[in-house]
This record gives sequence, C-alpha cells and structure tokens, in this order.
Amino acid sequence: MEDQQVGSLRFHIDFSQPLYEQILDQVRSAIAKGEIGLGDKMPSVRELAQELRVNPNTVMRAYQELERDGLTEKRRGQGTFVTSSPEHVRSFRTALAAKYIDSFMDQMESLGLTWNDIQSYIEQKYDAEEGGSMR
Amino acid sequence: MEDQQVGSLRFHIDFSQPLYEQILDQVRSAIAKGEIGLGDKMPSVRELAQELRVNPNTVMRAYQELERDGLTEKRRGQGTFVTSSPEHVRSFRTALAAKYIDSFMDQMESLGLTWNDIQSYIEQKYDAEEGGSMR
DNA sequence: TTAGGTGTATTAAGTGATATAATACACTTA
DNA sequence: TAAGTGTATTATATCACTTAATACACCTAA
Repeated sequence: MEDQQVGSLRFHIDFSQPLYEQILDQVRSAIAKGEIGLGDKMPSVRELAQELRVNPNTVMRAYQELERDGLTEKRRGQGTFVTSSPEHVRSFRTALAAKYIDSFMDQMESLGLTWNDIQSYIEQKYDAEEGGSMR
Repeated sequence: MEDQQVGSLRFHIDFSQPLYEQILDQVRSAIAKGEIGLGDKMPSVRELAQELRVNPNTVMRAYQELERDGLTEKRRGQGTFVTSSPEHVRSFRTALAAKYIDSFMDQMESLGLTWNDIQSYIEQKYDAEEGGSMR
C-alpha cells in the first residue's frame, strides 16, 4: 500500500480494517507522538476525504471520535484543531495505553504465559535496554 | 453473561465479538492451559451448538479453524479430538503469542511509549515478581 | 454583502461478514 | 440397521461499513 502525506500527517490506508478506524488510529498516533503540534489545524473533512479517496462521512466519523477523546476541538466555520491542552493528550494517552495493556495481558493469560515469558521474548526480539526506546 | 460448562470446557459467550471467534479463542485457551487434555474428545458440533444455543454452522467454523491450527484432529464418524502432539500445542502457542506480542508492541509504539513505560505500568498494576505468574 | 470554506445532518443505496435455518450426504460404531 | 459423527448446500436475515448526493448554519476574506 502507498503512504500519503496530508499536511504534517502521514497515512497508510489499506482494507484490513475499517477506514474510519485507520484514520482515527493514525491521527491519534501523530498527536500522541507530537508529529502534529498542539493547536495545529487539521486538514478539513473534505480535503482529507479527497486526499485519501474516501467519503467525507468516513472522515467525519473519525473526527467526531477524536473530539470525543478530547484530542481535537472544532471551531465553527474555521475547522478542526488539535487540542492546545497537553493534559488532554497526556490523559488520553495514558487511558488508551492502559486499555491496550489490560487487553494484552488478558490475551497472554489465556495462553498461559507468565510475565517472565513475555519479558524474555521482548528483550530477545526487540533488544530492549535500560531506559532505551523500543526500536 | 452466564458461564457454561460443556464437558471439561468452560465458555462465556456474549455479543461483543463474533460467536465463532469467541468459541475459537476459548477452546484454544483451554488447550493451551491444559484444561482439556491431549487426545481428549471434544464435544460434537451438534452438541456444542445446542449447549451454547448457537447454529451448528457457527461451531463448525470454529472447529475448522482449530484443525487448521493443528490443535485438533477429526476422525470420520467418531468426532473431533484434541491433538495428541505436545509439539503442535507448543508451537501454536508460541506462534500466537508472538503475533499478539508484536501487535501489542506496535500499539505501544504508536502511542510513543517505551518498554520501560510498559514495565512500570505492569509491575505496578499486576504486582509481578521475579518468576511469579501474572495473577 | 457576497463567495467560498468550515463542520454537520439526512436519506438512500450497496457490499460483505456474521448468523440462523433446513436439509442432505458419507462415514463409523454399536 | 440405527444413531451419532463431520460436512456441504441453499436461502434468508441482520448489521457494520462505505459511498453518494444534498442541504444547512456558521465563519472568514474579498
């Protein structure tokens, strides 16, 4: 699949998952990682839809979820903007991470794996170090 | 939701996910954790369908996937049995765990979390210890 | 004031995954 | 032979997802 750049946002869209979900995840990621700055203007619904060759309603769905998450704010007639509140980003990131981690731990438990099993695998595969990043 | 016991298998089925997927996951888990023994007979397609109040085709779909995974074997006219090969179970468990872990690490990376962030959260929440289990 | 860009809402339609239902067939065991 | 296996087929229904075509209220800049 091909990557697409729209403003400061990068997208890789395929058909493995719902389109609105991929848009949602990738914008979330960009905000969480600071690839798009606090207060920055997002692409308009119509523009992003056109760039990604997707229906405006599909982009809308992703944008509405982003606002519910507190990651964006809308200004009538002006557009959609990334929240200016670092706390909003931080708390959302924490909550989502917790959700992912809990779900992951349930999966591991269902396979009968211990925490040490997981650590072994990860440290071996990702070569994690004290204080290092994951890559 | 209510739990159901069918032979040595426990099920909790709800409507949060596809039915065949829940059946699949829960049988996998039972095999991986040894809750149902190697070589044991599984409930028949019709019996399990009746117990879970689900269509036989839905159980069939889960059973076919289990066989593709190498976790079960079918004997014509006799029924479906858990594989007698510990290696099959072990290799499947390893492969599935790797898939889960990789997907999880991608999620964490998308939120900009480091391996240490994850460790801190888990050790705090699950109170993991050296050599201990996850619960 | 006007023109064009915002987000939003509505209605209609199509597709695919999921699930149910009813039925039939080949095979094995007792 | 009878009953229990897995399997296959056909039809139907529902729901999530997506597209399409419009329309409306709001804001900004010319």
